[in-house]
Amino acid sequence: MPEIKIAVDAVVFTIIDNGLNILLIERKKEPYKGKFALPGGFLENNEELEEAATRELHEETGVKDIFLKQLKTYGSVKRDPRGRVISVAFIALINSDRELVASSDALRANWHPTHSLPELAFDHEVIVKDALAQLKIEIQTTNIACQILPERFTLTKMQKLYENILGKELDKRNFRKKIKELELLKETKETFMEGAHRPALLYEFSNKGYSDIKDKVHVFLK
Amino acid sequence: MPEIKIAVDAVVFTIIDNGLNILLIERKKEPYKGKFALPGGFLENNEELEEAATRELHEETGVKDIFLKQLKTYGSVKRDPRGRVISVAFIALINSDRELVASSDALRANWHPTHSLPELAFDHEVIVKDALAQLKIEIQTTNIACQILPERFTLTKMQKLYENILGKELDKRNFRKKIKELELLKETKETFMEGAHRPALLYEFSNKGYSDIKDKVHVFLK
DNA sequence: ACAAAAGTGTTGTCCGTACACCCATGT
DNA sequence: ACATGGGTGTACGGACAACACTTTTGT
Repeated sequence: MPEIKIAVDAVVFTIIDNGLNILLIERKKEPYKGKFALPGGFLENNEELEEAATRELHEETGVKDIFLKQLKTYGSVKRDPRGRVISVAFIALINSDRELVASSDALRANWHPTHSLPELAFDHEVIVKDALAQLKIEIQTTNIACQILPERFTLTKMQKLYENILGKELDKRNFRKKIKELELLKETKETFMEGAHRPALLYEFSNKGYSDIKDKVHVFLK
Repeated sequence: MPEIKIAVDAVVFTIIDNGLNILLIERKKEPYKGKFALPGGFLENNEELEEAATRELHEETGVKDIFLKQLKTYGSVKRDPRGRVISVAFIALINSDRELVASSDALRANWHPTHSLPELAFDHEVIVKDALAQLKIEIQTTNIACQILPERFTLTKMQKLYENILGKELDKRNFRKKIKELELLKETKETFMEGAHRPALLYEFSNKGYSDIKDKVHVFLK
């Protein structure tokens, strides 16, 4: 009787040149050898799901110390030609100045803009589609932004992040008003300057841990 | 090397006497023999995740033909004393006039009010807590209500459902205004009367399939 | 005629949105 | 002094929330 195996996959987002990108590996082995895929792999026996995703991500891309949020589990009978594989997918948002390193299972690890992704292995296109939709929700209802922003950052930097993820421009004054109402940030006394113009105040998150703000954002019925 | 197994569990909600209830079984076998637990069991080889949840639910409680929505996957190393078990949890909302039948694995299947649940096996208390939170979101952002309401129903009946799930009273006029704006329902020409008062118009869902209405309900940034 | 639930509109308030100018700096 | 991005306030309109009376029926 064939065994059912558990895998984990990670959809890791970043912003490069004002564009949303996803981390993909090029597969070194069959199936789908030479194709692009999400970093991921099989769960080991004494490993938490999130640990496995963290480990695989590190092994395949060199990326480590990141926050992963469970997205959904994909379990179609035919999704993997090797046999029955159930995959638990995670999403993450990180800054792009980390170094990417390929390893044994992966030929190359690279960022790909979401608007022109190559064809993907397995059912990874479906996973990416779900992840993109979820990211838009996460950015608006949690403090996940603090995973990609540096320790201290300007409000303009933060706004650009939101604009990239949501895929639309936002009004500067309205954005600042709302962000301040959420009370996620605190001002520092430092400023940041780049080029010949007024220096910008730097902000930081008051809580660096992941937290939900759904209660501050109402939905439908009051 | 011990095998990792996949299970599915279902958190099935209903309303009884204006109160939210959950379907629990009493376990017939170890571990947790005699304790209450969510209906569920192991995934078979050529079975979709949702099919497995449907099958287990039917086997253990007699309930069938219901819509299941994936909630989350629980995979702690120590969550099951028998060994490594990863469980994919689903939620459902059904009407309570279905007959409950126990079977081989389950001593009894019964409804339990959410405000006074017994101690549960495994990590099922965590699953139930997550499911309750998710149900409040689902009722406001999808047409899942049509899974529990009969073919035709009165608006008062529907409002009571929302009040029970959200745990608070709603204004009758505002509720009706909003529900009508969502365009999920259509009027029938039939009325329903119970007791000595004005008969109520009956409504039905225009689409009986599960669908999202997140686009009609805005969140945070426009 | 009375009891009991169904059904219906209006108004004030608050929130979301659109919009334009001054500020601080380097060259 | 000028170019560049940083930073701020207000007014309008639409959505939300609060609220009370009339209608239809059975007894």
